[in-house]
Amino acid sequence: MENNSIFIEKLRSSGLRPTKQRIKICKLLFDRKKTFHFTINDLSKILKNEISKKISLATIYNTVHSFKKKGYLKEISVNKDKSYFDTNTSNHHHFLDINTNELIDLKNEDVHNIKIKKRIPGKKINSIEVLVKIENSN
Amino acid sequence: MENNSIFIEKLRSSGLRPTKQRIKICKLLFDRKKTFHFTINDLSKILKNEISKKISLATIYNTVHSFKKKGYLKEISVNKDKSYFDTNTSNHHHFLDINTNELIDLKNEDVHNIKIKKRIPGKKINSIEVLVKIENSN
DNA sequence: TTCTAATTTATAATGATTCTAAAGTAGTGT
DNA sequence: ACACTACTTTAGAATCATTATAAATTAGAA
Repeated sequence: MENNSIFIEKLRSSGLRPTKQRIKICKLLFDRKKTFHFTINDLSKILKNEISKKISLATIYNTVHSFKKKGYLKEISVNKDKSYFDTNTSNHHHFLDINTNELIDLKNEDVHNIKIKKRIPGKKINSIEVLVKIENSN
Repeated sequence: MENNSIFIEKLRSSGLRPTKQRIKICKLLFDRKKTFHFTINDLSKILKNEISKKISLATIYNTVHSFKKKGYLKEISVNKDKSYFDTNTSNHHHFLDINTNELIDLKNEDVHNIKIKKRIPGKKINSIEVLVKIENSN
């Protein structure tokens, strides 16, 4: 119960009640060193294995969406049928391994300054996202 | 029937029978100067308006997918619930207007050379895609 | 014209996500 | 500790886009 207090505080501070389900999902998502990329399906499978009492699929959806809304998760869509969530919410880019469908973080600093020469009148740039598709070099 | 011959040839040369439906869709998609970004839903609406005899939704899906497979269309996913097809199949980037959800082409030349400083062992780069999200500058 | 394989079509099936409304729970005040 | 209320969870139903099915139609070749 020790480590949970961090997550309980995190949840409370953003107006989310620290329920058993949310704390469990917090631990699973945020108690790691490396960033974690997952689909709802991934998450639901992990929870099914790791946990004694099942968390309803609806709750998993609800929780992930509220975490996203609170800014704890970022959603990344790399292709139509795979939408990933990313525990790294900072500004950054991605590798997508087209052989394995794995998503790998690419730090902002690892992409040499991107300059966009074209401008759209009346519009300003909100963000620039780079997706580097990689494949086996065999 | 004049202009159709180009499309009939295009279809034949890639092993697709030039049916009324395919020719109509070809004309709609490829008989333009600017590149065209559309969803299946967009396309189906346009066809519904422009055409006397309805083209079945299944046919629209089939046709777009075979055009994609033949390399006449490129699929771009900018967010989970919107997958666009692009008649510009060359290597290029995009603006996404987050106010209107409109997709705008961004030529390769309009993005200053992108250098990726990180490499993944055993993998080579397949493509680099930049998505520039823009919004009203008001 | 006739034949065959490709294509179109309406409809059913699928699968992911969202909705619903009933049951359970957290936090507050007593 | 108890009661109350709003929030949360839950199972299952509803929805929506997409894909599959299988019968009818059509293109191209003989």
